[in-house]
Amino acid sequence: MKAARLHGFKDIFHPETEKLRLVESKTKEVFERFGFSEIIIPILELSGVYSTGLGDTTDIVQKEMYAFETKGGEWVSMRPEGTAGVVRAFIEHSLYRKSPVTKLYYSGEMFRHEKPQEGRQRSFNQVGAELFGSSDPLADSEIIAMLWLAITELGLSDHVELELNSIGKPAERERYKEALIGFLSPKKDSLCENCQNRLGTNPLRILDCKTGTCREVTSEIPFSIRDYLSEQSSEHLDALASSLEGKSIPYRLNPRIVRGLDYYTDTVFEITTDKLGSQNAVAAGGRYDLLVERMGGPETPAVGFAIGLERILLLLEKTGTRRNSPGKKQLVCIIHIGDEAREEAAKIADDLRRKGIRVETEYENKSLKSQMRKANRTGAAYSVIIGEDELRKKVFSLRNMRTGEEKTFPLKTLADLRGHGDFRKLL
RNA sequence: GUGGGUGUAGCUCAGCCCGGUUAGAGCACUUGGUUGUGGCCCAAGAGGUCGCCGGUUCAAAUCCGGUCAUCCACCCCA
Repeated sequence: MKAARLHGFKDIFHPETEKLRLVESKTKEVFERFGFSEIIIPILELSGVYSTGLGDTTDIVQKEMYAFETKGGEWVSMRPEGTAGVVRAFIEHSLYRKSPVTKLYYSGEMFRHEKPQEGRQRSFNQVGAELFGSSDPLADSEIIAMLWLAITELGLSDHVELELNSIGKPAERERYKEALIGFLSPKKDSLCENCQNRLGTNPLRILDCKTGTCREVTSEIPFSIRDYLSEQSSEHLDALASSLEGKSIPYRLNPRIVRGLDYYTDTVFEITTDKLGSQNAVAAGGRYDLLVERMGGPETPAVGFAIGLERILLLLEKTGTRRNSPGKKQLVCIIHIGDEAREEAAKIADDLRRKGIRVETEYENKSLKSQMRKANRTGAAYSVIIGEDELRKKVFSLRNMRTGEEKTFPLKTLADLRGHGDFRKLL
């Protein structure tokens, strides 16, 4: 067997791991400020959770799920997104009985069997939030404000755009779809091949097409979704928009925004960027007032979103946005010469680590020169040098790697140290 | 599922068009440059089934076919 990972999956190493965790913890910290608390849900669910949740005609369910039959004969799927699982948990644990509003966030790996390309892997990380129990536009507004704050604190607000739309309720959407079909069918020949198919399957998607001729055709459509929204949906959107204005959150109404999942109603939004090629959404979400009921719970309005962590990372990279990471603790290298000193170094290293100091030491007998090189390379702030001479006199040499200054102290000085800061006092 | 690009050292790549001695560079790694002192410099060393299989040829990293992998784009989505 050859050691090889699955196509579309990635191993992530330092320092990317740190960057990923940093973005993750930053967003979580923002969510906490809004009163959200974390939920951890399984990566594996019964396939039905996703097929009824997301809609079994969606691309994700139809061709992108990692689904298989267990030994117990159940059909299960690895989660392709987070919302359906959170809703399942919300219903299963009757969270709607515990308080009128429930605010949850989650993070973790999602799996979709798509063809990989830039900004799109088969496994990727999302951080998402869901708010259950309010249909008020202020709930939408708060969810968006939370997302926008997270984006802002990541330093990305100048590089992205918040796009907003309403896709109304299913009945309104149906009428709009029919109108679209009615308008586009006569012009079918000027649409690209894909869009000709979409006329039958998902006409809303045609609005999203990037093909030049399709754009021309769709730009002539004399009506938009807004003309088909009920008064209620329309007012909801207006109220949301004015609330965002009140919070000085910049948004752009884009009547062409469409979502790939069936569960959305009314509000939909995306955080988009022009810097990631065609994978232009770094976060997206919307309202899904019908989903809880559809999955067997009581009628419960809800709104939420998910952020694609890898795309955020790509965007941070491309825009050169530096996040000040907490940084690692300063490193101390313990350098030894001779077997006795080597044993002593191991003991000292252990002792210092118990005090919270970050320590490296060589396992084998290597030359002083090579150990110094390694200390330099790994960015050590200090080197503790213990050779035969030092051991005999029960002392050690401490070298400040930045200044090159070096002094000798009794060995017991190390035992008395209380933390890394104490090194600075010595040298 | 459809189209295009690329597979040579741990990493980034040169060599391929115009087949021909032991397949190269930079970075990284190891060891040295008088006995125990890093960064710079210098030297030496280690490291490669040239993705894989087949064909053409006296001879293939190089030409041809297939295959696999990977990247990009479409599609879809975060």
